[in-house]
Amino acid sequence: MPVDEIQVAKQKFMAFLARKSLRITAQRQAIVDSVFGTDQHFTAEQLLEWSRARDGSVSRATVYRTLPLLTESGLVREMDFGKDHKYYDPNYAHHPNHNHIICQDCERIVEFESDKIDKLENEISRKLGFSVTSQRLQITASCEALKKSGACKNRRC
Amino acid sequence: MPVDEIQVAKQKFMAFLARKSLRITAQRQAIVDSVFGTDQHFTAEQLLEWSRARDGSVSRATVYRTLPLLTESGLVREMDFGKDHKYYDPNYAHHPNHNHIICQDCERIVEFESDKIDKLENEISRKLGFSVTSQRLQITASCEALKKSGACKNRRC
DNA sequence: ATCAATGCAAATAATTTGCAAAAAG
DNA sequence: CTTTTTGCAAATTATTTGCATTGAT
Repeated sequence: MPVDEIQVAKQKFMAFLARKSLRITAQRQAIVDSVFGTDQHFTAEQLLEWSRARDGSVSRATVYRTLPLLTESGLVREMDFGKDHKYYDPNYAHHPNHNHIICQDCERIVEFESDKIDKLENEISRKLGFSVTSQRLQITASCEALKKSGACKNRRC
Repeated sequence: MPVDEIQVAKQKFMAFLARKSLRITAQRQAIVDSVFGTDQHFTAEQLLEWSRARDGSVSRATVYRTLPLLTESGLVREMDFGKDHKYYDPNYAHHPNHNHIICQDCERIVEFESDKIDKLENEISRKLGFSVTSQRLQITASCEALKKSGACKNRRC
């Protein structure tokens, strides 16, 4: 993530904390810096590692207590990839409507946005009497284009 | 679910078992009958209850062992609604590409299908070098249409 | 000062698993 | 008969929580 985007995301989270009269601690800063210092999806455990590299005093409990704040702020989203642990996606800060394509073999993940899909979602929802707050679209696919490059660690792509 | 559809879904699962040389036991029948006897999403615990009502010998372990078979067969899908337990959706047997709108207040869930969205997904995926295997689209929304009817158990709709 | 936030270690709870007995093919 | 499946209870593991202490405002 570009340096200025990291700052923007971080500022947004600080503002969120302020709005709720929550405190800005060294541990929360280490965690937030770690979260927005990557554009990769991560697990709670990975976040703990990264945060500890910045501030050795960060505990697992604090990571688990901060994650719900991050998701509540809307800057991060919990992702379910069918594993036994949750993943978190930090890219909602800058791309609030993005979607995912996941290769069923190599598990490579590509993010994309589509106004057309967004519009259809709104249209369909309206017809059904709803108004959209957020959406998540996950496409499972085989990355056949990678067949030749041999980049897919399993069978197909 | 109409009686004939239940039978179709059940037959498909039996065929899946046969294909893998797995055995058709009384417990599996009770579980499968329970799964396709509803069109509601359910939890492992609910499925255990329903299955036990049909056959008192069904154990929790067998339910947990059968669920992966059902998902592997493609007739049932694991759903994540952000709760601490998983939900299962039996409607993929007859509507393999359906999507969900969930009211953020009353948590009412409406299922819908859209060829237009399906097409866009395929088109976009192809451009990115993937070919779609399956997809899941979940829209979180407020069911404003229900405001007047007072059917929404929380605030907004 | 005051009250929120922390680390620690123990608790929770859904799901998984080892094993000996039972049942399917 | 052979191999899979079962129920039971114990194990696993990500996440949560109580509590005494520390730190932000």
